[in-house]
Amino acid sequence: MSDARKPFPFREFEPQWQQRWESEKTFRTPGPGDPDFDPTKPKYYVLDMFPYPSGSGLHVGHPEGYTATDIIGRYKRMNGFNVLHPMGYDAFGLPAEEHARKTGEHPAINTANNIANFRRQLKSLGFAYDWDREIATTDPEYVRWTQWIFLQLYNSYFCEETNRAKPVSELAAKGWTREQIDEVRFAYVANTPVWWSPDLGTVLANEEVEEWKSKGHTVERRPLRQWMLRITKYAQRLIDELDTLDWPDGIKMLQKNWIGRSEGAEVDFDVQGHKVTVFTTRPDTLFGATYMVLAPEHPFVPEITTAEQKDIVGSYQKSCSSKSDMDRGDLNKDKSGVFTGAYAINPVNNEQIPIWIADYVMMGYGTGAIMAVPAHDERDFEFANRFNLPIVQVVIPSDLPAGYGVLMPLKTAFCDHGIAIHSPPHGWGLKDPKGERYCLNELSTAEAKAKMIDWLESNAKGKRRIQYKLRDWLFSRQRYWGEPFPIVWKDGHHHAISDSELPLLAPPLDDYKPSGTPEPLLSKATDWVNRPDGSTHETNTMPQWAGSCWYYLRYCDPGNTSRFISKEAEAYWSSSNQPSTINHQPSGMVDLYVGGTEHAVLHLLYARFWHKALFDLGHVTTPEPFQKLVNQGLILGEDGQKMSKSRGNVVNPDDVVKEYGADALRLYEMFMGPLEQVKPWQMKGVEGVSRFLARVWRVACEEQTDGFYQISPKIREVPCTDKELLRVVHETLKKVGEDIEKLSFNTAISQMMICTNAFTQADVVPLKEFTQFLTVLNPFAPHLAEEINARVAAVFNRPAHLLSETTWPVYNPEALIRSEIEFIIQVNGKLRDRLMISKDADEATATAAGLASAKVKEHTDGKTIRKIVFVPGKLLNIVAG
RNA sequence: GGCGGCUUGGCGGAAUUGGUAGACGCGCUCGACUCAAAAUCGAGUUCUAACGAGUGUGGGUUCGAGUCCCACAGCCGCUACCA
Repeated sequence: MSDARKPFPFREFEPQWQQRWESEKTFRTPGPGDPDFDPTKPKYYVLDMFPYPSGSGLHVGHPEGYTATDIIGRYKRMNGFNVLHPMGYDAFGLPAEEHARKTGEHPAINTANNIANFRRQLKSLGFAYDWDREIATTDPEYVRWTQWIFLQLYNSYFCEETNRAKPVSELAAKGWTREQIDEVRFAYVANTPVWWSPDLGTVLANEEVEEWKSKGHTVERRPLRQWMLRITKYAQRLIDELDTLDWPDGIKMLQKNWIGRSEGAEVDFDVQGHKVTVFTTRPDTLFGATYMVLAPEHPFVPEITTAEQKDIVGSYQKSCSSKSDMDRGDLNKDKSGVFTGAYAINPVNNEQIPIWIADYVMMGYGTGAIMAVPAHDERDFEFANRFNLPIVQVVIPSDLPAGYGVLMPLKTAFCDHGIAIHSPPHGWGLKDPKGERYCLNELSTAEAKAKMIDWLESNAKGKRRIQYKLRDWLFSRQRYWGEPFPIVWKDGHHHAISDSELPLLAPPLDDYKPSGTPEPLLSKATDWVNRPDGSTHETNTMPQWAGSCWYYLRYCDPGNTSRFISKEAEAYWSSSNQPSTINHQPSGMVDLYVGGTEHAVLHLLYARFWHKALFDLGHVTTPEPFQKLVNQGLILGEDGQKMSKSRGNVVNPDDVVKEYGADALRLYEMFMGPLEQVKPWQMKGVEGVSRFLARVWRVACEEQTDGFYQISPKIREVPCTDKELLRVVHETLKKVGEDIEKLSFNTAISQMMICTNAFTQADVVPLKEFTQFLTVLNPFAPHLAEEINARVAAVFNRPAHLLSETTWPVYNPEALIRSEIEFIIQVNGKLRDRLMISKDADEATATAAGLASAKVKEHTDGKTIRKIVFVPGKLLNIVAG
């Protein structure tokens, strides 16, 4: 730092305050069971997305959200809430294991070092966390309860009648066999094609594939035995209950799209005596289905393929399985496919349609088979044109003139809703004389869909079906650094281990290198794998998401050794007392959750799923985990690009703290712009807020000799006689409080700047008002505010209360009142004059004053006044022409 | 291709939800202090010489539009053959 800048001694007092808060446990939060817990106090739970403790330390993006929640937490505390504001570490993860591979060192060591560094950095920013509640997902005591929750899922199933999870013991009591029960457990084993990465030595979830591919790892598709979680059972509730949450619409939309509900029908086609079922969202277009397409992996393909087509079908299937590894994202690739030689019978008109296989139909969605309606589906249209398949139009736009009967050759598929025609094709405008219920002609798409589904169901040719894009959650990994499954195998069956054996921890390994086979790393530990009773441990581990699915629950009762959270703690921290912006009873436990958009889908969906299961099973009392969600915007580099090591535009929070102090970093991150907006870093902006803090310092403190300060003689214990100053102070008390509630921190800070400028210019700074100002500054810049307050208190012999423990000052509405205001005079909507008049001036007074203005006359001369609009206390608009 | 978000001075951003566009900060200019510089303090700063114009573009509603409606464009995210 250049010595030129006039500083304030933040390097001395910031660490001192941090030490004091720590040693006095200023921000410790008493909970149920603690002797000092007051159950009558309302709770407020404000949560940060806990970080993955990477080797590179905190990024400036982290303190953005953390400062926002810190301000809210401190503010709510000062308003009488019992605030839960905890921090922890999502500490399992591939990077620590990669490190272990290279060094041979146990990943726990590297993880502990990284956590220590994160903790040091977080503490250097003065956050008001209750450090007694700090947790890491890798702590054995934490792992115990992650595994315990897994067992709750393992031991329950989704009851379709009640639409909720229930214990499988209820099924056993009804006489279900073990095999039947294993079919319905939330946690189940399946042999499914998964993404396997040989060099990482693990299977990846669909959503992780791109990330690791972009880091240069290879990924291939392989069928493997994996643990899955039946999240799809909750698809509908995960959509419906979004309505009970105060989340940004964009995030709700992302989750809905990810779950991907579509309504339609299953239709059965007869193929040489076999039934092939397709899923369609457009059953109304069944008369336009001119061919069928199966996914290349569809199990019926070998059965139905004719002898002549066998070779070509086989080689196409082969090319697809290798192609899917490479560029399946390649959009512009032409449609490909081959004819199987087989035909299916369209159930509505008994016509034969050819069956093809093509890689644009995927096994993983719907039934892996489609009826192709080229006239009304773009992909089918493109395919039909490529392979000269017939195109039959059965829907026309509803805005075509009545009686329009000639079909134009289609240039593109018509995919919108419209009016059904040729269904069946007895000519335009005619109804089928034989069976009216079977004629869709002239019906709107919605009506035609409903009618067709009725027909399918009453003729046993198909049924209504709701389809989701969401797949079951691939929950096993072949890594070392994750929670082992609390499962053992005996005689080919899986069993839960008893709760008393938890936590089940992985033994240290001689080396952490992947074997190159899909065999999990833990299988190397043969002593551990084989149990004395002849059973073997499951060697897969859980994904990193597991720990982050429930950490917000553990914060409520982190030391509990007999339950994952006590009933009392759960009940208290779930109690709802916050006003909601939605028209619903709040349903979430955490009042405010702040974090980045990158978790919009996966983490937030997985955590909701676990929470709902725990809710159904009676372990928690709210149906949702997070009531209000706010996404902080990305902080870009000074060049407007995303911060990255390769671009060299990364800002390290440590450097900023060293040069400008923690308060300046906190304040700058809040002053940059709205929390949710993407915004670029500007070091000059940090200097700006640092100057502001120095100005606040100088209102109170005058430098004597180098490094020694004395309270400014301007500060006096006198009533505030300066009406204007008093008004600015009370406007600040009002606006800062309101802005914090709205999370509009940048405007709160600008108001505090205005207030500081007023103090700087005042000859006398009244102690009471200045202290009130420091109190509202405190959540933003707690070190500086406490330091000045302590110094001032000492000089005036006042008790040295921490500002953090005082109550939020209430503004006096009377201090805000101005007797005269600037009144705007417009002519035809354009500003022409400003007059000082009484705030309460009535229309007649204002009109007279306005018309008397010389500036107004210039613009109304020679015109007739047609109308005068009067807005009390604001303006007058004279309409002249 | 689909969905979502954004667009206001040289820059980051304000604007009571239809009522003074540009608060606050950065940068810049000038002045004070200083031998000088830095720091600090003070004044100014949308564009234009001016009339005027002005919130991505074009239209509309209104006494009045950054704000509401219609059309379009440009950036940024996420997602992707989902039947």
